Amino acid sequence: MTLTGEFFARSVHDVAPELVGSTLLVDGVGGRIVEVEAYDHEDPASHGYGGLTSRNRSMFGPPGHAYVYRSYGIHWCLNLVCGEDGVPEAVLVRALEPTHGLDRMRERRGLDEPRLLCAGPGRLCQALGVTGEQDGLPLDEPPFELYPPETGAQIVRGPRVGISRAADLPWRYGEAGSRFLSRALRSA
DNA sequence: CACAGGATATACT
DNA sequence: GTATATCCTGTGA
Repeated sequence: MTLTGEFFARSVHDVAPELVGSTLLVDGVGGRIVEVEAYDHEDPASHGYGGLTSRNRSMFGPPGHAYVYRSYGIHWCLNLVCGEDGVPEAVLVRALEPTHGLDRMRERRGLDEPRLLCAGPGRLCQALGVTGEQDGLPLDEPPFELYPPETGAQIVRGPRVGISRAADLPWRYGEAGSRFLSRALRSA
């Protein structure tokens, strides 16, 4: 049983906290999502805020699809599109607890330390092999697999990372006490 | 801790 | 057309 379009066809603020603890695999490689951030259509920090462009096109598409963008000219970042078709809302996946395909992650990342394999949006994409090729693909079909949490995760929320606009909004969600977060997160 | 690296969008001239 | 800011990470001080 995988999460489908129905799950994502709701407000990003409802979907984001529910994704923490779910399992994301790309071509069989991945793990438990331990950290996400929400971006909605009224959010000045969101790529979709300024309207449709060739880069953010997927964000305006139907929910339940991937939006992959290049950050700082170097890294890829993976977002899961939410809300209704045509309204740019997405969850940025920031960190995973690696559970599947550790060897392939180590190969791609050139690192052994599990804690650093997927702690951060760019690292996570490198470890899972996510690039612009996956931009716009549906999340309920290969290479993606997405499973709901087996046990309820304890969620903490706090301010988002690496932005200057709307930096005070507590739209970052993480699993309490996880050592796989990109940065420590205390409840706010 | 500072900073390079360099795609993309936006705000200027 | 040119400048500046950005949803980041690795490296070297």
